[in-house]
Amino acid sequence: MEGKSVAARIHDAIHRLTPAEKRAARGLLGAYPTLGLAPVAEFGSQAGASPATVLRFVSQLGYKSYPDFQRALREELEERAKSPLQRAQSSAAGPGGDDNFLGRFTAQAADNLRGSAELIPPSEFEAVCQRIAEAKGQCYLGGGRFTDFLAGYMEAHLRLIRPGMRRFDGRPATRADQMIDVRPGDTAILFDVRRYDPSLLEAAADLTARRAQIILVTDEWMSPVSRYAKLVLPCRTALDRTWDANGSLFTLVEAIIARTTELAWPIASKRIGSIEPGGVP
Amino acid sequence: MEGKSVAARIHDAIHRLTPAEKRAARGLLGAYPTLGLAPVAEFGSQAGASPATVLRFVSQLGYKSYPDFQRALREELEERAKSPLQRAQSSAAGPGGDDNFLGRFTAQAADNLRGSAELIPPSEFEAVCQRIAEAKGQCYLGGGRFTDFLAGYMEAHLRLIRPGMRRFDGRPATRADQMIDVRPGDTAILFDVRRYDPSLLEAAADLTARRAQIILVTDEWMSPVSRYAKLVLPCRTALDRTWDANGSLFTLVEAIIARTTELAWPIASKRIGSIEPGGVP
DNA sequence: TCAATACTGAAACCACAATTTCAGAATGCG
DNA sequence: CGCATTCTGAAATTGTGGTTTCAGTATTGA
Repeated sequence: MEGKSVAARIHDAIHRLTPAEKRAARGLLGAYPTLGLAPVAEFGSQAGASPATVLRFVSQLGYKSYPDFQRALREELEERAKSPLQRAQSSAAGPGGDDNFLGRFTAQAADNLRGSAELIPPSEFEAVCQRIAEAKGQCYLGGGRFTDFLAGYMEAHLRLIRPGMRRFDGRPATRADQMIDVRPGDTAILFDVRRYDPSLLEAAADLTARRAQIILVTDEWMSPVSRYAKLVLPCRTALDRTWDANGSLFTLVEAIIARTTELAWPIASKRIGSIEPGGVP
Repeated sequence: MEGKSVAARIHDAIHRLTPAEKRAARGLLGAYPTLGLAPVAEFGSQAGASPATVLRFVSQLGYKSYPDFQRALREELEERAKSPLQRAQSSAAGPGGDDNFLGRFTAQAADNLRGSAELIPPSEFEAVCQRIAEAKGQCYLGGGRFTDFLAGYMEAHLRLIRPGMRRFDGRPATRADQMIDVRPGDTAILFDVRRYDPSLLEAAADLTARRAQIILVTDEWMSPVSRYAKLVLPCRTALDRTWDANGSLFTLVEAIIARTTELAWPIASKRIGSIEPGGVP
C-alpha cells in the first residue's frame, strides 16, 4: 500500500468515489500532477468541487492529510525526474515477471511515430489533406485484414466533415460490384502493410483503370500498391525482429483527420453543427 | 521579467546571493523543481539553510512571496507537460501555411504515449494480459462510436491466439440479445472515451449483473463505466482544448496483443500454426 | 410520494507554515 | 586588534490554507 503511485490509488478507489469526488479525480488526472500540488482551494475550483470534497477525495485515496498527499506527489515527481537508467534499474530488473513491458513497448512506439514524421514529406501530407478537404467526387476507403479497421475509423470521422465518403466493405470477392460506381477523379485511400494483401493490389489496378486517384498508407517496406498511387504515406512500423506495430498508421490517420478538419472547417462546421451541437470528439 | 523561468532567474541572481542563499539555490537546482514545491522548512533543511534564508533567497529571485514562487514553479511544470503541439499553437500561430503540422502532431502523440505508460500501473497492465491469456470462458469486446474500431482491431488479432473471442456488433439496440450468452466468469473488454456512450454504461451494468468481469480502456477523465470495471487502463488522449486523439489507446491495444501473445504462446503457437504457416503479422 | 440516507459546499475553526524580528556570529576594513 | 557591517538562524508573530462541522440538497428505495 505504501509504495503505490497516486494514479494507481485513484484507479483502485474510483469505484467508491462519489460524483463530486470523481470530478476531483478527473481533474487531477487531467492535469497530473500539478493540480495536486496547488492549494486545496485552487484544486477545488479548477476541478469543479469544493475544498471539502477535495479533501474527502484525498482521504479516500488513503492519505492521512493533504500535505501527506502532496508529499507523495512530490516524491513521485522526483522519481520520474531520475534518469532513465536509474529508473530502469529500480523497476525493470524485477524478478520473474516482465515488469515494465508497457513502458518499453510505448517507448518503441513513440520512436516509430517520430520516425514516421521524418519519413513523410510535409508536402505529401499536406497534399493528401488538401485533396480530402476539397471534397470533390467520392472518396473510397479500404484496407487489408487488420488495416481495414483503420479505414473504418477514418471513415467514421471523415464522413462528419465531408460528403461522399464510401468504404469498401466485406471481402475482396464482393468488391468488384462496389467498383462500378467509381468515376474519374474520385479518390481512394488504401491501407496496406506487410503481408501485403493481393486483393488490394487488384483493387488498386482496377481503380487506376477507372481513373481514380489513389492515396496509399503503408509501411516502410512499401506495399506494391505504391506503383498505382498518386500519393504515398509510409510509416515506420518495425518494433523488433518479430513484431510490427500499426500505431504509427493510426496516429497518421488521426493527424490527417485533424488537419483535414482544419482545412475544411468552413464547410465542416456546418455539417457537424447540424448533427450534434457541441463540436468534434 | 514576468515570464522568466525560475531556473533562469537563479542564473541571473546567483552572483548577488550570499553564501547561505547559494546553498538554497544549489539545493533547488539539484532537486528541481520538487524541492521548491515543499514547505519552506523542508526546503531549508534539505538544502542546509534556515527557513528564513530560503525566504530571502526566493525574494532575491523577484517573487513577492513563497506561495507566489511556488505558483511559478507549478506553472512551469504545467507548461513543460504541455505538448509541443500546444506550445506551438500558442506561440507559432504562424501565417497561412502550417509548415510542419504532422511533425507537431506526432510529437504530441508521442507525449501521450509516454503519459499513458505513466498513468497505467504495470501491475494493472499485466493483470489484464494474464486474464486474456488464460483464455477462460468467453471474452467479449465492444466500444463506442469511434472506439468500436479498436475493439474490432483487437478482436481480429486476439481470435488468432485464443478461442472464445466475441464482439458486440451493431448498435446498442441489438446488444440485448447478444447478452444472453454471457456467463459468470466471462470477460468483457470495453472501450469508452469522452463523450462517453450511455449505451455502453448500460451494457456494463448488464454485464456486471451477469457476473462478467469488465476490463475498461478509457481516457484520462475516466469513463463512468469504471464504476463497474475490475481493471481500468486509462490513456492520455488530450491534444489541445478541442481535440482528443486515440492513438495512445491504439498503441495500448497493440501492447496488450503483444504481451498476451507472449504469455499465451504455448497455446497460441498451435492455433496460429494451424491456420497460416509463418507467424503473426 | 415520502422517508431515509448519502452527498455537498458554506462557513467557522484551528493549526501550521510563511513571515518578521532580533540578537549573536561571521566577515571585512580601518 | 577592534569597530562596523553584513549575514544568519532561533524564536515570536501573523496570516493563509487545511480541517471540521453542519445544514441544505440530491438521491435512493419503499
